[in-house]
Amino acid sequence: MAGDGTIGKACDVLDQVASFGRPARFAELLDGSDFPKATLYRFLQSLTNQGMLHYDPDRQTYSPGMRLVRLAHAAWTQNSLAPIARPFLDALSSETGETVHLAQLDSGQVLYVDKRNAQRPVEMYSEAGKVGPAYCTGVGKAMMAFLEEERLQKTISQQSFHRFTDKTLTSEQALRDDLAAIRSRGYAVDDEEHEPGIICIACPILTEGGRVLGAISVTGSTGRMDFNQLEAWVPRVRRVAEQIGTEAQAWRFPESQKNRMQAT
Amino acid sequence: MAGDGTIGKACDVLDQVASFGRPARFAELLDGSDFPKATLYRFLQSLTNQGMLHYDPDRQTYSPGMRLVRLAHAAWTQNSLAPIARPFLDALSSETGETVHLAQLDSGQVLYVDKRNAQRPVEMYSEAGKVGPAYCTGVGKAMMAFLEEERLQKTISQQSFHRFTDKTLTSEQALRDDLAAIRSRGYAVDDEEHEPGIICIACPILTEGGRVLGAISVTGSTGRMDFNQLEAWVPRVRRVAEQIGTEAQAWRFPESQKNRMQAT
DNA sequence: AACAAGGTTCCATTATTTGGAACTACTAAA
DNA sequence: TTTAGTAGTTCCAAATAATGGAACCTTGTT
Repeated sequence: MAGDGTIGKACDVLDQVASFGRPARFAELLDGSDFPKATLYRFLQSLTNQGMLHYDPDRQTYSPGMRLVRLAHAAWTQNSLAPIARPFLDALSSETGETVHLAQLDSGQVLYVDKRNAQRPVEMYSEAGKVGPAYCTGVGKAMMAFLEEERLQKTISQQSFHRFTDKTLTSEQALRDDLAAIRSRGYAVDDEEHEPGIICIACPILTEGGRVLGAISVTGSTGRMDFNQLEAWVPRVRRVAEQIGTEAQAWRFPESQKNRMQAT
Repeated sequence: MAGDGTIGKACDVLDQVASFGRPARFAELLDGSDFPKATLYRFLQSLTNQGMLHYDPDRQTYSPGMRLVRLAHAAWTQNSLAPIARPFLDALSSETGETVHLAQLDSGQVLYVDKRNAQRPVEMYSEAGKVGPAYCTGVGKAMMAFLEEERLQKTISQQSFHRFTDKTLTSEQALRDDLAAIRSRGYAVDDEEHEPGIICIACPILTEGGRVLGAISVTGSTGRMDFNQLEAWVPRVRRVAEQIGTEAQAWRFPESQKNRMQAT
């Protein structure tokens, strides 16, 4: 897919292993890969050596390695909006009583970095890191609407436009029209475009300069509420998005607190 | 450090950026790196292109990228013991009322993959992914004690033997003696070796074949309890460790549930 | 305007990756 | 026990990508 020399290829292999959804054998990876046998083999070796992959000698399978978890922890704390947004999400969740999502854009997809589930206690890791489509989710469209044209172009080209429901927008034009509406309105709606019965409103999180950092959404179900009820939350959500954006901006160089570890 | 060609070097760069603890500028990374300017520059470019790093154009800083979070999610669900261990940790936590850790070994360090904090509600992502020393923690020693000699050798060579407290084991010999005791006893203890006032007991999680998968620990503080009280939990912890090991073994090839995403 | 520091690009040299093919290890059938 | 087949691993000359010194921008400072 991408072509950053060896690094790009290695990342492709990582993705392939990860997307398998379960530990995969060499042969399984081989067909599904464009690389020749020996090449793929050496990549798997190197990545395993590095801990980016894990090799189970009993079952002879490869799976994503724990080094990724360690690195992701750093990404999470340093780079995502999650640490900043956490208190805001807590507040928004308890005020609305609805499900709240915090997402960022990653390779044209929506990456959920945090979530508050109205019903159950927080179940973080199982949600953080999950991905979803951008063209048919509130958060996805909210972010796309405020991308500069070049990045938007690229992002749109990465959409599958798969029809999840009969309300899903399935053409670039339909999407672009909606994005224009979102821009003027300041928030996005998902009207059962991804899942029947699920509606949501979402606001982008922007820097002062207008760069897209992420988005937050409040989700409801058509069974319990209609759009009017949900849209009543828009001003609140927008304000929270702005606050998060401002704080993210301000949070320039916090104390260099190198990885301490208290636990035993 | 390691030398798997380009991949190894790229991973080193990733680690370097991650260990910075905050978004880092090019120059900062440059001195702290063995790579020449142009080389480091190209690595950062490629990794950024791939989403393994994130470049903030406003501040001109690099930080770990969100692609890592996505990959880590796969690692977490497919490879770690956490999904299997979750219910057991819940049970152990509520029974003991103490802090419970689940850890795995990663590059000679203890990687905490899950945690139950007695006091507060679960706060997952902020704990998962953190690392700690192996030679002076219960979980670390429990795992090391059951490694085969070759891996143990390598792991020991990766220990810093920094003296955290006056009870810290600071020599290979002292550690090896303790590991022998752990092997015969079946569980490890941390007697304020990492932090004053913090004690813990830990059991390894092994496959039937005796391969080390991870470890679990129950932690207490000298203020509230002594070792006798803590060691009363050993049989329970050991049984849980065995159960997790057995389930992990059995969990060969679960339904290939490719990344679905329900959320909106 | 001159300078400095941080960042980026160039390109001939050097070192690494590449991948077809040969080889080994295991498993199933004859 | 032999044979055939499949999965995994190693080899090495050719092809390709990484390297890094030096020149070159760009931005902010005296």
